[in-house]
Formats: sequence, C-alpha cells, structure tokens
Amino acid sequence: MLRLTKKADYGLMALKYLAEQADLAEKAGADLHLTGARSAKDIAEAYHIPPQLLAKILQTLARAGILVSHAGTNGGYALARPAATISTFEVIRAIDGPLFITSCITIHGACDLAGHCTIKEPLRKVNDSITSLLSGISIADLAEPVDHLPAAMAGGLVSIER
Amino acid sequence: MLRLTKKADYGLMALKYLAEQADLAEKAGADLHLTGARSAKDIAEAYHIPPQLLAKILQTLARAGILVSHAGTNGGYALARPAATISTFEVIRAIDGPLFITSCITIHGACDLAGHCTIKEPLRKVNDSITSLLSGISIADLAEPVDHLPAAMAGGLVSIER
DNA sequence: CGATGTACGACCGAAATGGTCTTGCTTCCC
DNA sequence: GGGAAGCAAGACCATTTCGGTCGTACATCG
Ligand code: FES
Ligand code: FES
Repeated sequence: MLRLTKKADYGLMALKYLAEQADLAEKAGADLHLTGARSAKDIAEAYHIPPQLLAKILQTLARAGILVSHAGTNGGYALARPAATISTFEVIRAIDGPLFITSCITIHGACDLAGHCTIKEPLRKVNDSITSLLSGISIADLAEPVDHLPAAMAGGLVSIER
Repeated sequence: MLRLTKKADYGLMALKYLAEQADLAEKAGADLHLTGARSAKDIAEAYHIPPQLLAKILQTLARAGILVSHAGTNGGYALARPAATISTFEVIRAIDGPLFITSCITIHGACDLAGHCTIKEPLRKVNDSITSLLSGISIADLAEPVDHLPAAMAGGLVSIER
C-alpha cells in the first residue's frame, strides 16, 4: 500500500550509521575536522549493500544538503548537521522525490480527472498527516534504540467525528 | 515518497460513488434489494476511467467482502456494509496487497539484512501509525464533504521526546 | 605522481503498474 | 427457451519505475 523504496531505506541506514559514528567520535574527543567521516565503501560493507548504489544515494543526499562530502584520500561523507535536526521526511523526500499519496500528480499541473474526482481533498489531508508524522522523527531517533517510542504512535492518534 | 496506486485510487472513488448511491436510494425509500446497485460500466463512465479496469478492481473488492455483486440484467455492485464501517485502510490493503513501508518484505519471511539492519523497528512503528490513521477514515468520511476534517491531522499529532 | 575517494551520467535487466482482450458463467425478461 | 445485460477470471501486453552496474572525470592527500 505504501512503500519506502529500497534506496530510501539504504539512505536512512547510512544516515543512522553516520550519526552513530559522529557520536562516537565526539565522545572520544577526536579531531573535529574528521568527525565521523566515513567513505561510502565502508558504510556499504557494514550493511552489505551494493557500494556503487550507496555511493549514488549519498551523492543525492549531499546535493540535498543533508550530508557534506570530502573527496580525496581519507575522504568520505559526514552529517551536515546534528542528527537530531535531520528529519526522516527530509531524507525520504530527497531520495524518492516529492511524491504524493494521490496518483494524480501529472506533469501538467492539474489532474486528468480534475472536476469529477472528489476523493482528492480528503486524501491530501491524510498525506499531510503522514508528512508531519515523518517530519517528527529525526535520524537521532533512529540511532538510539528508544524502546519507549511515542505512545501516540501506537494507535488512536486520530479521531474523526462525523 | 509514498504513493497510492491508481487502482486503489479508482477503488476509493467507486466506493464513494456507491456510498452516495446507497444514501440516495435509502432516502427515496427504494426497494432495499436493489439499493444503490450500480454496474461497473456506470461508475466507470461517471469518472471517465477504463471500464474493464474498474471491473477488475470491483471484483477484487467483492472478493475481499467489501462489496456484494449481483450478476445478470440490472445487476451490479453495492456496498456489503454501511459506508461508515468500511475503512480506507481495508480498501487499500485489499487492492494493493499487504505492503509494508519497509522494503524488507521478502518471500522467505525474514529480511536479507536481518541482523545488521536496525532501521526496521522504528519504521515499523511509523507504519503502524499510518495504518491506524487510515483505519480511522471510513468511506462515509470521503462521501460527505466534511470541511472540518479532524484538527488532529493537521500537524503536531506526534511528539517524539528524546 | 599515484592512491584513494567523490561526482555524475549512461546504461541495463527485472519487476511492478496500468490497461486490454477473450472466454465463460449468471440472471433477468420477454 | 433465448437473448441481452452483467459479473468472473484469466492471459496478455505496454510502459514505467526500481535496483543495480559501469565508466569516466575530478579532487585531495601524501
Ligand atoms: S485523481 Fe487527480 S484529483 Fe483525484
Ligand atoms: S531492510 Fe529488512 S530489516 Fe531492514
């Protein structure tokens, strides 16, 4: 029904990994300049995902301003900002593009069925809701095994009356 | 980022249409046996969508127990239950299949990356959240132009602390 | 300079999607 | 009983998206 592409999945994994590295580096008081910088290959190996593909994903993320890259020997990628300020929504959007829940996003602006489709509006609301849900989750939240994840997410978070 | 397939979209439209018809028929005090029964072709024409495709979708829905079908002259489809008791989630699931937000649903149960993928758990929570969100919206909610849709959906519905 | 590593685009095979066609069965109505 | 109207269930096909590879160019460090 709704699917996160594998690319986005990989991206999140990588981000999480980077967040952990940054955390570790900070604790060890390491040189700030090299804080948690990891090569694409390293990350790919850690998770057993195709290196070339990961590289491309990271590039996308870098272009989106979520990562900073550094070429050359001992180069690699690192988070552009603290993990807590990067939302999963941002990441997914950067990778999968600005897709919308309704399939009526055509190239020429409006939908083919504009006019006789009344379904769109309510669904947009749903979409907004999901968006804000995703926006509320940061990479930092993924990194730490927060066992007491928000109770609000469990259920009954939305009540529609009449 | 997350997309409803066109089929599901069509399905929801059709359901909404059927719900309206049922409502009308009820008000008119029509023969209950024929309440709001419409042929696939009728619905398809109303929304300008390929009739054959719609037919197939409706069949799926019927198999899922959401619609009841009646063959023969003046046959057609009608809601199996009151519109208020049919959730959008149910519909989407029936049409698009039991897809999950994470791409790690393989045929052989567990994921390939099981073990070294820590991203899965938090995402599952997100998925649950979306599920319950969708479950809270019925066909009846789509049918009536509820301008004051739940404030809860607008934003800030989930707070993640820590 | 050369090793390491990012940047980027072309390319490709496989799968999901959207849609069509064919064939058969039911039920109604004359 | 015989159409016609309608659903049921497939096979089938075209197009797009997705996941992944390759090759080449450029940057940086030592
Ligand atoms: S599908 Fe585009 S408005 Fe409904
Ligand atoms: S992708 Fe399957 S567990 Fe993460």
